[in-house]
Amino acid sequence: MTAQPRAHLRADARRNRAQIITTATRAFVDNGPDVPLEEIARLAGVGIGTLYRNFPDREALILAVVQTSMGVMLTKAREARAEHEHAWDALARTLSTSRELSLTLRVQRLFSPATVAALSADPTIRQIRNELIKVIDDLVQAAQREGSMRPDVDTGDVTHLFSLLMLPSTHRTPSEIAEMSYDRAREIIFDGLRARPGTPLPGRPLSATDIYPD
Amino acid sequence: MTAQPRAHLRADARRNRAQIITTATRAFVDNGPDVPLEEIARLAGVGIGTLYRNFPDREALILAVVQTSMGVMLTKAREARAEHEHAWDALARTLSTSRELSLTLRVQRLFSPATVAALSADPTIRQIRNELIKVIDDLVQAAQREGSMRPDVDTGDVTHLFSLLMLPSTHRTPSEIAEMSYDRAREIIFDGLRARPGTPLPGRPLSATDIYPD
Amino acid sequence: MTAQPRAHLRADARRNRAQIITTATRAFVDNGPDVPLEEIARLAGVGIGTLYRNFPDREALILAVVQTSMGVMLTKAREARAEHEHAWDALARTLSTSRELSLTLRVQRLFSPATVAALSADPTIRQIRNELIKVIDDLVQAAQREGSMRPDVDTGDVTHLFSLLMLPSTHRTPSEIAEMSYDRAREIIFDGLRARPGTPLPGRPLSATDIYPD
Amino acid sequence: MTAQPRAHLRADARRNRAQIITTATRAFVDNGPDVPLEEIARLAGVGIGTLYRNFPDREALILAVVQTSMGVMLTKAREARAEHEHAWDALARTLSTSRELSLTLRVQRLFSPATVAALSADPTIRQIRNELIKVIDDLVQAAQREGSMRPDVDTGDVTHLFSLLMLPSTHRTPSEIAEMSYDRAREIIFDGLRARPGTPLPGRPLSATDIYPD
DNA sequence: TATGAATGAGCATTCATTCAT
DNA sequence: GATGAATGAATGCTCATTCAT
Repeated sequence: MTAQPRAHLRADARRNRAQIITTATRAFVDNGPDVPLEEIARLAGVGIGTLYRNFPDREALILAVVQTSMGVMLTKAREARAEHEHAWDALARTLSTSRELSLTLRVQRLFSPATVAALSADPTIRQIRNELIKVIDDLVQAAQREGSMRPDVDTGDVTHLFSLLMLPSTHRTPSEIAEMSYDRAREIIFDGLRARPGTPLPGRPLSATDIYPD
Repeated sequence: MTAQPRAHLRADARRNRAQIITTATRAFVDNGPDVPLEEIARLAGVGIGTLYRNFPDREALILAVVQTSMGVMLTKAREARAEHEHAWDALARTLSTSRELSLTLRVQRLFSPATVAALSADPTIRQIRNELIKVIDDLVQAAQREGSMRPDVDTGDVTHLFSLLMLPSTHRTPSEIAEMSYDRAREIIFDGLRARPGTPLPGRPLSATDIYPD
Repeated sequence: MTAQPRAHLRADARRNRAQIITTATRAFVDNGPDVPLEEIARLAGVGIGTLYRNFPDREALILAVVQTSMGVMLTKAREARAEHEHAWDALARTLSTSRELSLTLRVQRLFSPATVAALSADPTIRQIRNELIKVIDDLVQAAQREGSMRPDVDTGDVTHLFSLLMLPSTHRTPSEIAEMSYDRAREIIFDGLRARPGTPLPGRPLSATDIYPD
Repeated sequence: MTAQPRAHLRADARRNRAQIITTATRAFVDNGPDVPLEEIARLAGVGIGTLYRNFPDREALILAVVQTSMGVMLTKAREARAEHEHAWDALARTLSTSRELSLTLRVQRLFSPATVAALSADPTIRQIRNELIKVIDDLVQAAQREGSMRPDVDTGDVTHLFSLLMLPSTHRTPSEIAEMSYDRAREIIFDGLRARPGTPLPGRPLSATDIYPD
């Protein structure tokens, strides 16, 4: 589910490409969206020219990173749906992510509105996003039919909450604490989504189209 | 509660200073953390020289912006505590913020890890943060005594969730929707924090010191 | 007739601007169209930032250089027309140029087709060029009425020949020789333009519009 | 008359080499002296590595292009001398060139002073140039003996004028017009060189050695 | 004190050249 | 020999910061 690696690439070149994406993902999360590309190249162990041969400019690299990251998320969601009998469990599983994976997911919160707008125009991104929304939409509806999710929310509410969870943790807390606080926040939020007598929510259920009007 | 405005400043100079901070706050939120200082100066209607006279470098300006923003938050929390009989309501009120205010709060999520680390070293920031934590700590304990908040969380869990809510909304959704999704997410999260039979949380209650080990 | 120096500029800034244009002109002629802008800045005795403050990119600098150069040429042609009774003499005088001036004129032959196309879109350039063509057109017609210029040519032929003369001399000949060969070539070409029994020319007289179809 | 094609080269390799030179000539004329070598390789249908195997660096390629171009010119001049009874006609014929040929000739006007200086140091270039000068020198002297060329010019004047004619046409005029203006300019210049009462020229006749002092 | 011009360090990007396949 | 991937030096350009007016 990676970003369209041009089909016939020499083996070493393909390795380089993957290596650059991995390194860039970590670098963006660690140092913010403005890491010098030269630093990414250096961390990836390639020359700056190699980075540019694979990604003609900074935006192309960001695009590949985000495509990969969203692809991973989509895969994760589909696996979760396939492996769990109850939709509720599948949703929870989609976000119960390893540290490794969370790195990939958090990348999506890093970029400026302008960059995000540019990314949203990319056909691959749009397609992955739409498929992801479809999966989550399925799960949300199923969970509500199962009676496990409160009926006064819709997919837009759920994706919004999911996207909040993907926040990079700002404070340099030790990683054990960071992971624990992520896990606990996720469970608290899921408790908030659970079907049971609760506060009526303001406004109206937000659909996926409310949040991503395209 | 602004950032240490040097005591005796000519009225117009003080106005300049405040104007720059306000403009910078909006510029950071709108255009990301890398807005050129010259653009901020231009938007504030002053020369770049004037900006630099007030804030010796970029970090100083960011510092002032964040100090102001956190100061507003602290004031808000104290007001909420003073005006509400029940701690639970005070907590909810602290986050039920006007659009205007949310601008101020979201600024805190904008900067790179390195910048945030630098900010965390500033004594004024630390003091405001500690006082804010103290207020929230009070409210959390009171709410738990009142029986409205689940007993298996601690202040660190709560501040973490609060900080998630301060996310700038990434998707260029119409502001009415953005506001609604913020309000709904906040309520869902509060429902998750409510005291009632729910899922046991993983790990252990996180205290403020777990999250901000200082 | 320089390139629109923004009206109110501090005296030193205006000096800088002029100095950069002069230096750039010489640098383009001496080192070709790709001189590093940093070298121009260095030769002009300013920082690279100053150059960029005055000319936002390389194209803007080239534009100013060419505008200035064409403005000088236009001024020269008008002076020649005003000071000479016979149109023929005015035409000759327009091209009998000091070394200093020839530097300015030769700049026009330096740039790539793409750059020239971009320059041709500039309103100031177009206006200067049109006025220059008008002056030469006047002189050509007057010279033909006077009987000094052969009747089977038109303004386009003349401007084409003029533009040939503006060629930078390729071979590093001593400047005395270079100047002499320029003067002699000019006179030979003018002899070819003189009205007297000569070879019939192929094709048809070329008007200014043939050469600059806009 | 190509540039020293190493004697024993496999047929396909020789074809490659010729193909690259042809392509490079057109690319230089069309896109200016800075066309990336990779683009030339692409246009020639070979890999960049093959280009480099044939021409160890950019200068070597330019050298080969110019050698070829000057060789063509020399051949042309010799043919003209052989085929015309009158020297005057031979000179005229040397420059009455097909569009195809003019491409080859114009290449000589493209490169920066520094590059030209480097080219001038190449023994093959020098030899071709000297032979070319010798042919033109012969023709000029013969034409003057024949009484068709004015006696107050020398070979240096003539080569200078010839070199002016080799200008790439800057303005994107339709090729029919460009060709016509070239032909007409050539005839006007030849009229200026014709022996008949005319203006006395400034300075003194310029010999080939004046212009190419070597 | 306010202004905005000057400076130059830093990063993005391109492309000549080398070298593994 | 041919190919095209990798390298890194060179250059364009931006912007934080300083300083003359």
